[in-house]
Amino acid sequence: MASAAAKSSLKKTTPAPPAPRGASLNQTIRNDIEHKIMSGEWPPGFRLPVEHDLMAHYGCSRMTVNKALGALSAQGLIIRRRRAGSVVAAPSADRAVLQIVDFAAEAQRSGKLYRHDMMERRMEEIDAATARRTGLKPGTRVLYAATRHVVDGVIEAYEERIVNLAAVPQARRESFADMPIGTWLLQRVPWSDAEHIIGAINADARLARRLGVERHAACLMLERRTWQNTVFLTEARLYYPGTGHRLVGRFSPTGNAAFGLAGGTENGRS
Amino acid sequence: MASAAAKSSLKKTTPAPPAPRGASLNQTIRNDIEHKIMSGEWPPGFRLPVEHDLMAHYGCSRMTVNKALGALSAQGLIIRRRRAGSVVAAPSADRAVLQIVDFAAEAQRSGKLYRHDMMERRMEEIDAATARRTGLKPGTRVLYAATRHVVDGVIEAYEERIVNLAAVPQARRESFADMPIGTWLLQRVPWSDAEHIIGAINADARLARRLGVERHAACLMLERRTWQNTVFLTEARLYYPGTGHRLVGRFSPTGNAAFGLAGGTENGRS
DNA sequence: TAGTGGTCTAGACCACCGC
DNA sequence: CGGTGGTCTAGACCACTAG
Repeated sequence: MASAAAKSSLKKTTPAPPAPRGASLNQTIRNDIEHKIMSGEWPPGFRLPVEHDLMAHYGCSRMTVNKALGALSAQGLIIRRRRAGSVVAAPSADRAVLQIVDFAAEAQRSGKLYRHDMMERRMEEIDAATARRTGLKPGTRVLYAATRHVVDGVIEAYEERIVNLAAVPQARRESFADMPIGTWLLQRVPWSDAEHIIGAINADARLARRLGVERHAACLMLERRTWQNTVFLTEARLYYPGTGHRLVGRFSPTGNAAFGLAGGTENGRS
Repeated sequence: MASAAAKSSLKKTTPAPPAPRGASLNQTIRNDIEHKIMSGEWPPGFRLPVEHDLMAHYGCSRMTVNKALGALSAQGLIIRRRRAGSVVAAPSADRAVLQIVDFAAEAQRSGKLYRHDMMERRMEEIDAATARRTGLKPGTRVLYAATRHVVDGVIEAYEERIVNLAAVPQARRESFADMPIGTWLLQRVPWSDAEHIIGAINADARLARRLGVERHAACLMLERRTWQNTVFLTEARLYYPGTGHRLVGRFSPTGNAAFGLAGGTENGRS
């Protein structure tokens, strides 16, 4: 009998997840199941008890069970299909989730001193290569800015950015003395699509000078383009010294993540 | 009157989001609100109509509205608080989401030929530096493997990996001839925590030889450590040629993401 | 203190699809 | 066919907190 098998799988064969403590019932159900999956007790492909059995086990209504399973499904931890039931999903292909550091906010949080140097700022017409990357017509007028992000006297990154003035006309009048362009844009302009490219390049003479590294030193490059539907908004190219400072992300398969900026030359686990 | 103001904000002042077509009611509500937020019509800080008004507007029960708003809240698009109501969230700090490419799967999908060369494979005891990174005791026995990922004859990445044999004893008997270690582990071992570090380094002689690049060429380095609760499982260091191939991610603020591996030397938007 | 979201109930009808 | 999830209802009580 299916329900007997399902119920038996609900018995606590593992030490028992720590008491939920004030959590709602649907959260408790979620945690229980999450624990069973992450511990390997319910491996990928394992068929979960049906909603009716979970109702009986937790003594609640179907909506409550449904909410818990729906959340797990949204997380990608389980896959639900009519008639086929709910099964534990195969581990997703790994993703690296990386915080793009807002230097100003990060510095403020850790009590450090942030400043940004705007090294160039001008209106210009884009060239063919930029037009290809952004989808704009060659010759479109954009704001070009080159900025250096400095925290406690250390150059953390060098940024080159273009902003589509047709989409963000108010950028023309801004001096960006108080706030880096990225922060300013984030606060004002909603976006719907973004594209990231991460690469490594050897610093040429100009980049080496502006980033304060030796020529040919390996630098991390993060390129981000942002659109509002089909309208191109902005492109940022961030260059980081390859050594000493790195992008870091900590996370779990459930989607929870914590971030930080690795400083120094060691990669200690905090 | 609050409800009048709320209702007026529900009037379609923008072209109207395309007909949902077959979507459930709570999905329709979600889409409508998502559209209003992403278009900028409801800017960050904007207070949404209360659930009761949305009920009236859509002619449905409160649970239906609640489900839609709950999902938006889970996405991080809105913030809900008792008494204070629901407000549009401030744009999150930018995150780069990057697919860690499973070369075998990627190659198969695009009809290319994948192979991996295991260049080294041995049991060894970890040194002090590795012990620090992983949290293992110095001298712990691990599996060490160096692998090259080759797609259509092109070296895509070079991988150095250690696997904690105490946590994954069956790795000792595996030859990994059929399947790269990473894929093998992903299919067998559940994990609860991971840490990523991305950096750039100049290739030393050995890396240059194995990755098929010139000495001092800038290489992208992706380091991933994985734990099952507090038990260290594995560390992988992936090295990519800095030029020609880059990690790419496309995504939207709602969390939807699409990924690919950028090939060639151009960064065209597909 | 009253408005708001958080959660839950005990049903219901339906669409899907494996058997 | 019948088991399963998908969705929805019309209520209810409670917890929190802004005014």
